[in-house]
Amino acid sequence: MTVRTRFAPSPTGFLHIGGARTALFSWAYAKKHGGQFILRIEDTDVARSTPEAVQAILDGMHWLGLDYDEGPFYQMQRMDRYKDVIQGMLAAGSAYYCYSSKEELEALRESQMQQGLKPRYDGRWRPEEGKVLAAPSADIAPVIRFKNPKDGHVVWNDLVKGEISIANQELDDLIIARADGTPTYNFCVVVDDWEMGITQVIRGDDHVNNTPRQINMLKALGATIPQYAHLSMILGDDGQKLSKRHGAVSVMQYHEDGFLPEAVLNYLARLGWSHGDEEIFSMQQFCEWFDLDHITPSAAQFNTEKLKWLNAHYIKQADKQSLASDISLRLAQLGVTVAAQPDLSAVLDLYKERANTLNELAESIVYFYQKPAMDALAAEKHLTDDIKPALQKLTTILTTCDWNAEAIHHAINDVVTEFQLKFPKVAMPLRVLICGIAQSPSIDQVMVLLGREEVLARVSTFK
RNA sequence: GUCCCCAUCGUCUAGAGGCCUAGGACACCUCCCUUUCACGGAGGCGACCGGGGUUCGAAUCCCCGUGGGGACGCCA
Repeated sequence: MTVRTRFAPSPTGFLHIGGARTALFSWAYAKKHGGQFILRIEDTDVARSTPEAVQAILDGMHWLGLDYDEGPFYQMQRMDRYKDVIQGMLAAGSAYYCYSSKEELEALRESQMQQGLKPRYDGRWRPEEGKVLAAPSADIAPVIRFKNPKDGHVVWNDLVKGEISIANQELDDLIIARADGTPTYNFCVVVDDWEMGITQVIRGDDHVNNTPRQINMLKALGATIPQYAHLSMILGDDGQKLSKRHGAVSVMQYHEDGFLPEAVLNYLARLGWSHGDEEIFSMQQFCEWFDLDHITPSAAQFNTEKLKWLNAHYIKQADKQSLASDISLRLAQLGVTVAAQPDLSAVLDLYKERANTLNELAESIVYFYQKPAMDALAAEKHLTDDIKPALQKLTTILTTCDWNAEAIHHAINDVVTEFQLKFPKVAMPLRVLICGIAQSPSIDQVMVLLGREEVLARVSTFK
């Protein structure tokens, strides 16, 4: 049987880091087994679903390169099918109308909680042999409930967590269609997973409790039951749960913050999954290695520092052309126009080993395209009067010497020797005058790229 | 409250009874490289939640406890 997995987000917000990992694992599992990966948008909550959120999810998937073989399918477009299935269940007696009002249910829940019980529907409208149901009140539009088995256990072998067993006694008759007739999540999932031929449901840990109900419905429908793999949640950097209010950022935020999709993907792959000691690997490699056996059942804390480390790695490996075009965009956002000289690619060659993010990289090379602001501390430390004669002499040599790293290095060396100084004594003031700060790559290389004219202009500001 | 799940360095993890004196990675510290800062290289610090079993032997299996998390919607 071909493997078919799906990612089924609800479009009520952007694609966040947890969703991205779920998508990645489902995607990789399908790839590994030569199967299909399906994208399904679960938009049955009309009140909260938005087209913007749909787009945000699509954008996030696209940025990460998580392509799907089928879809996106929209559940709202499958309403007729769901309603057909519900009619069939009503006819077969595995579903029934319930005329309890919301208020009535709310009161029930509260009294159960007070008694220390698990709040659940008491089955007052559930048809039973020999049971006489009350007359439905005309002013209440009924919901439809699934008639869950009362006895026995639902047991499945979770591909991540192992065997999980839940007593049917713990389960109540869940609503599968609202009063307005629209089907609810747990029901649509069942129909879709069934009809789309999903073989492995890989999803968040928060769905564990839905699984036995879904299995019961699948059984009632005579459907094949897929395998389930429940992924534990991802905690924020501070160990707290990710939520809309707290740290649950969009994957696109990582794009804006200067992370490469390769880094985010690689990081996510290692969050909860491992392949021995492997830390850095391509998605192609990941798809070959990926398996459900090596997923940790416990929650994982997100660690931005490690993501940065991976990002730095992928920046070093980045394709020259695409790195240059990305960085020039980011420079533009900083209000910096990239001139033809110094050549951006050459500048990046000098700098790409030094940055953790693309934003850092862009910021660090601004001084090649506009005069830097002078760091006061660096200036105070290095731009001392006693160094002026040496710099004066250096300026003279630089005006006429060859313009390459070697020649410039010699020029500095000559001055160092002549004035009986240490190399940094000359290089540091030079660096501060040219870069505005006391840190830069090899100063002679920086000077080569910046050009003689601009170097002399900047050095001459110190007299 | 009830049900379900989880538990190895600060963090991500390796570990399927002897290979564990518990390995790797990020972070941190030291040193080397050096023209500053990075990069890179070499070291270092640092963990099996507690208690009982089972076994010749347990990080690994079982039970209890503790701690954490999830679910309990006419949300998904």
